This record gives sequence, C-alpha cells and structure tokens, in this order.
Amino acid sequence: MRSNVAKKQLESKTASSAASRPYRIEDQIGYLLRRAHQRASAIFQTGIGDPNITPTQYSSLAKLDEYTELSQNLLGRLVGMDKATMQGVVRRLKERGLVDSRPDPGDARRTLLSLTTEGQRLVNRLLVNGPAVSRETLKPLNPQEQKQLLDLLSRII
Amino acid sequence: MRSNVAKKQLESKTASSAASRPYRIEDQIGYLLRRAHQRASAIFQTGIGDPNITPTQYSSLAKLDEYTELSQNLLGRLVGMDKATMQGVVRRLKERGLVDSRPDPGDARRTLLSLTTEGQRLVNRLLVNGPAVSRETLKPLNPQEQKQLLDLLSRII
DNA sequence: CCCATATCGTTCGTGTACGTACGATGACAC
DNA sequence: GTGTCATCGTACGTACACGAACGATATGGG
Repeated sequence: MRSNVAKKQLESKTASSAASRPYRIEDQIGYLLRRAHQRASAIFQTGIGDPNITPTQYSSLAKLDEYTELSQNLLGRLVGMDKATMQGVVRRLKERGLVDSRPDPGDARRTLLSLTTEGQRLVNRLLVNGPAVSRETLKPLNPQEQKQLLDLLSRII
Repeated sequence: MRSNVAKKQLESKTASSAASRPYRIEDQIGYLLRRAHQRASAIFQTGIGDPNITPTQYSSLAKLDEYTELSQNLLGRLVGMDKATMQGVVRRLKERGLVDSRPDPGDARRTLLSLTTEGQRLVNRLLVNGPAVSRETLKPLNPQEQKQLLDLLSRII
C-alpha cells in the first residue's frame, strides 16, 4: 500500500495537469449538487406548509393545477421524472385523495390525471409558501448571484 | 373551481409583488437542483468506470482513501450523509469486500473503517475517471461559468 | 388488412436518503 | 458509585430514481 505522500504526488500528476487544482471530492459538481439538493429538500419540508408533501409531489400537483388534466406519462416528462417514479408518486397522491384519474376516451393506453377538490385546495395553500421556500434556500446569495445560479443550473440540465 | 384566467391573476398578485416574475416550478431553485442532480448522477454512472458504484459510495471510498481509517459516524459527516444512510452505504461496501472494519481499541463505541486491498485498487481506478465525469457534467458552461457555479453551490450548502 | 414498431402504464428489483426509535457504550457531574 | 447525557451503530418504514421487462394499445408501411 502506498503512503499518503506518494498518493498526493500521484493525484497531482493525474488531475492537475491543466487546472492546476488537485482533485477533491468536495469541489466536484456532482458532490455539490447532492449536498445542495439535500439542503433544499430539508428547507422545503419544513417550509412548504405540509410535512407529508414531498418536492416531487408538489411539482406534480402544481403542474396539474396549471394544465387541469394530463396523462401520467406527459406529467412525468413535464416535471422531469421517470415514468416508474411517476407511477409511485401518482399512486400516493391518489391514495390520499388529492388526484383523480379517468381513462382517456380517445386513447385506451392513457390515463388522464386531475386534481380533486381537496387536491386543488391543498395546492392553492402550498403555492403561497413556495416563494418563501425558494427565498430561504437562496438566502446566502445576493439577488444577482441568485439569478446567476438559476441560470447556470438550468443550462446544465 | 376557478378558471385559468382567474388563476393567473391570483398568482400574479401573490408572487410577483417584488420580483415581477410569476411563480413557475421550472424556475425554482429546488426543482433545478433536483434536475441537475439527476443529470449529474446519470453522467457519473456511465462515466466513472464501474456501473455498480454510486456517487455516495464513490465519495465514501475516496474519503477512506484520503484518511486511511475513519469511524462510520465521522465518515458520514465528511461526505454529508446521515448516519442511518451511512450505515446502508457501508454495509454494501463491506458486502462487496471493498471496505473492512475493526473495533476502535480506544473507544468501544466506535468501529473503524478502512479500504481493503481490492477497495484500494478500485478507488485508484475510479479516481482517474473523476475529472472527466465532472468535465462532462459542466460541459455546457465556459470555464468562468463553471467556477461561478461551483462557488455559488458551495455557498448555499 | 396485417405486421413491425412505438408508446403507455405497470411491476419488480436495487440503491440512496431521510426520520424515528432503540440498545450499548463512554464521558462527566455529583 | 450513580445518574445523566451524548455518541455510535442498528433497525424499520417511507420516498425517490433508475433499469428491465411485460401486456395492451396505436400507428404506419407493405
């Protein structure tokens, strides 16, 4: 087994040929995204107004509020979720009576999803808290930096 | 139930008092972080060199490579993982023979973790691919923007 | 019309991540 | 010593994300 000194030298040789910086996990984009997402989820959970609603459920409800009626597959594409993941999210929302479904009369493969009255009431309440959650998450940055971060993130998606 | 027009007007009233922008899920920091993290994970999975290693496992292995020996709890703090989550990650790494553990002689509560020879060989191989994964993830941005994004992300963690 | 192809929804398995709760151990005050 | 108190490892349940596979349904080309 190599010593730590030997390790450091090898890392310098392999990783810092161009950028002149050693490769550190804490500086990698994937690591930072995971940590930032963790923190954002925690803030969401405490601030959105209903501890039983998750970020993905919130996105789904908000999209159904916007479009009134959507197939499960299309909803998944709109909120960036795998169809298998979407299936679980929709199942839980239906179990809680927040979302209703009916067969698409024009295409027997599709199921059309919509908000129930209770789901509509809930999403109206949650959407009021949405801006505060985003504000809290971005609080360490000034307005210009916040705008920059949103722009840079949307460009690497 | 309100009409779509009425909905739009209400949203404008509640959300755009200061920022003058309507509240759209796609523009929220939490949503963008989730999507960006999804994409980064996908790139990691295809580029790190071993499809069975996940980002969290990679972070853990890299930290064990850096520190040689760590308690499970401390390792969790270093890579930003809950201790319960850490427990599952370590269990899988031990099952695959990549990590070994021994009781801490000075503190009977602790278990000290270290890389096995096979774990050391694997992490050496994966670390070579790390920079390429990060490069690919950040590819849509120019070098200055990449630096900005890393800086902004680290400041909201 | 019929067959190849694509889409849609579902199910199964794996892995990460969190919250909660529990027992065991060690550190410290008294 | 005895009684907190924090820390550590573990166990259980829930949610999310993905890949793989499947049946049912549409759709377009021959």
